[in-house]
Amino acid sequence: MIDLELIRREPEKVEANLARRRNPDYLRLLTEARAADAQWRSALRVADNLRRRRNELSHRMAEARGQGGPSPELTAEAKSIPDQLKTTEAGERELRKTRDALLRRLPNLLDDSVPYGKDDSENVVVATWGTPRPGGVGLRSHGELLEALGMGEFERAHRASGSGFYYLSGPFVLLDLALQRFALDLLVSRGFTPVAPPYMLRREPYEGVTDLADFENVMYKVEGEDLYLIATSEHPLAALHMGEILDEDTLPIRLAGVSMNFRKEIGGHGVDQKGIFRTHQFSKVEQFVFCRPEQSPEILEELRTNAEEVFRRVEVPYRVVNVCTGDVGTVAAKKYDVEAWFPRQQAYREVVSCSNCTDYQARRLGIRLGKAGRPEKSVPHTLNSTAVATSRALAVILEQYQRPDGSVTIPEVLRPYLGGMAALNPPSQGAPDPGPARTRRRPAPSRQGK
RNA sequence: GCUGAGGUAGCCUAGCCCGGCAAGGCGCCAGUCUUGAAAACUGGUGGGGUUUCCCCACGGGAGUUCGAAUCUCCCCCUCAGCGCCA
Repeated sequence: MIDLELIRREPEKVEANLARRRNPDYLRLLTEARAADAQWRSALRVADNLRRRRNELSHRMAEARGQGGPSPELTAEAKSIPDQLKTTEAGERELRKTRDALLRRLPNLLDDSVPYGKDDSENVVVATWGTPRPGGVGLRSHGELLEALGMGEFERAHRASGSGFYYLSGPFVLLDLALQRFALDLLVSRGFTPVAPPYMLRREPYEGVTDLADFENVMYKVEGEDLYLIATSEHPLAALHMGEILDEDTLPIRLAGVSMNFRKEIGGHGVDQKGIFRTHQFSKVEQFVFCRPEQSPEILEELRTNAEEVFRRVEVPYRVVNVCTGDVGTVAAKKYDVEAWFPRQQAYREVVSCSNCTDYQARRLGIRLGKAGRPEKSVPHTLNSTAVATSRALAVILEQYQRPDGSVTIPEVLRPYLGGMAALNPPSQGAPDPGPARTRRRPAPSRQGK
């Protein structure tokens, strides 16, 4: 949420900033919000005056109590007030709600360094690393490859849970865990505290961290409960300090969230037919930081460096883009995407999103800055960045590291987490097909010591 | 799920039974004093508004009343015990 005081004090500045997002709806929202605010203020004055009169009268009635009781005139006026107040207050409340609803729909103010542009085609490449592997005739998609390896089940998953779900199995599961552990170790070495957050949040904190459209398009709601499955651990990590006053001396707070994430993925490009690039659930190690306002630009670069480091060490070529004004999300003031090179697709595709949300989330969540016993009006900044979303990272690894014989080399840096395993190998061709696992009868375990 | 206890300002607490300006302590800020600090003393320390003043705020909402932290009803959350449970 944008600071209302700033909107009142420097409306032109806010308007100019919102205009950079190239969505006229925002300017209209701003105009409506300002109008609603002005109306609310005048309604508030009327209500305040009525309440003031009510207070005067009831004090006088209290005084008159010991002295023969209040006069009939006094009583009559006092009794006339509640009805007037009721309608006035209802109007005032309505205006305030309208104003606040409008304010909440306004996106964050953009940082000046965000390039001006209409959509993702105008994002600006700010860094590239590695040499993109050339495409080849035999290159297989990561989904096909997984099936051939016998380590991914898509049709069965679709039957059981619907499209957008998958079964992973065998060494690939270990590779997934290895990647998470590798990223986590990297973050811990850089001062992050690992956090395993709740996978469900109530609506109230959720409204603090995301925009309303997400409730429709992204989040799964638990039926009959005020709970939503998290779309990213960013959300519960932000809510961790909801309603608190953060001691400035303890900042920045660096957290490494580890969680499964759940997304409906309605709209957009939908889920892929086969594979794990865009799915309804995926694992992610996330960087999240609470900091003082002046620290956030520097920390954004820090988070970006960490995310790049993951892909460098795994040796996957990538580039970094500074996301342009028309493409930055609602809550971010500035965002970098890391895009990895997918050799079969011959394209860079997003694997990391790294955002500075400035005070937008923190204000909505009621988080303030302060020192012991001295809360301040100022609000901390929050930042978040993927360290590694394993589904996407594994997809790119499969494309990048596949070999003509259908096996996949395991990146050097992950091998220590896999007991030295160097490759994912397809089922050996010479060996006889073991067929479905035989049901073995085991003797019922004897129950001793009972 | 059941039963009980709770939710008051940055924190802790009183007020609730029996309606009449939210009291006190801690912390914090400022001032006096001091070479400096501590202590002591004095004042301040939630949000809003058209700011010498006024309004709001006691988990949220509705109701009763001239007047509600206080009475009534509904809801939310936390804690404890019990139940269920990997």
